[in-house]
Amino acid sequence: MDHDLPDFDLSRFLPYRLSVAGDRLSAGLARRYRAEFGISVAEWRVLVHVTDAGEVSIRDLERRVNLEKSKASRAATRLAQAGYIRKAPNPADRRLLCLSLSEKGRELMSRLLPIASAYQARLEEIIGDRMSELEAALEIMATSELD
Amino acid sequence: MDHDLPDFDLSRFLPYRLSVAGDRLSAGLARRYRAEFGISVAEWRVLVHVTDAGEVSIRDLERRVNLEKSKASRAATRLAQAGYIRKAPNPADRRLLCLSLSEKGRELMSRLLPIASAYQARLEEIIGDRMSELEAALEIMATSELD
DNA sequence: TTGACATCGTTGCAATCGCAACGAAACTTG
DNA sequence: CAAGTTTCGTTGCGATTGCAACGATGTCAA
Repeated sequence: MDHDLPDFDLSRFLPYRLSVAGDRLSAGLARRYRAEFGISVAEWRVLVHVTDAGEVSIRDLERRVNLEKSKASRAATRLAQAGYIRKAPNPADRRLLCLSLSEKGRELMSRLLPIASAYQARLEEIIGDRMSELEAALEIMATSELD
Repeated sequence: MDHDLPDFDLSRFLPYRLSVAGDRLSAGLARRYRAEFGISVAEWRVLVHVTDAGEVSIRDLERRVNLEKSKASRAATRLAQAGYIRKAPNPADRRLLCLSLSEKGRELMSRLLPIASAYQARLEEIIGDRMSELEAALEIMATSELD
């Protein structure tokens, strides 16, 4: 061989570590939500945002909960079909959708939210006093210019 | 409505935050690797592990770099087809593959690795002294029992 | 007002995904 | 050694993905 390659440790590479940890954190909850309620991660995000924002468009979902618009659209369609949300045109701007939580959706969320909160609490407990630094780092990574 | 739902802030929910930050961190590098070298994230992981482990099986990839085996298999097939790795049966156990870096692969890595290292350095710079706590938290999340 | 342009949500499509099933090879047990 | 079991990598398949294209609607300037 003509020359050695530089050392590189994948296990310390941040994009990799975040991906592994993120997949792992999502997997537990996702499995449970899927098994018990038939809800995917995308659908969960739609539900959460509709729950606390009230009336929501596809564009809102794209911007606020990081869902690519076709993904948001399909998740919303499934949720509407399952009766968890209502889907109406926004009368003030008929390009926009107006998604809102149905009564059935409210019932669902009253079961989903405590599970998520408990999961979060468990994570915070495990992470302990590193939490504030972790949050700061996540905030930076989610917002800094990277290129 | 018969009762209020508990408050829940998705923007503070760790599985969500990790997913957003992870996607974002991967996206920059992935775009560049794809555009300049035609390499996907899965292929990049295979290359890294083959580069520093030498001879590698699909099972190794699954366990060491978190690639589901069919994904690892297809990534390895593409890399072999492109001439970046060799793919031979392991003579000591013919169920196993023996993947190794080709000369062409070595050349590729001599260009890929510095880019990744620079990216990591940039991230460490941005994150500053929160880095050690971040690493500790990631380690915990990647290994703790969650259920 | 009209025509050019921008925005929004949906959908077609090819690529990718993950899971299960499978054949081949290697162990295990009797 | 034979039969049953486990491990490994591949592949078939239905589901999901992201992107681009599109129709519908809204905005803006001439």
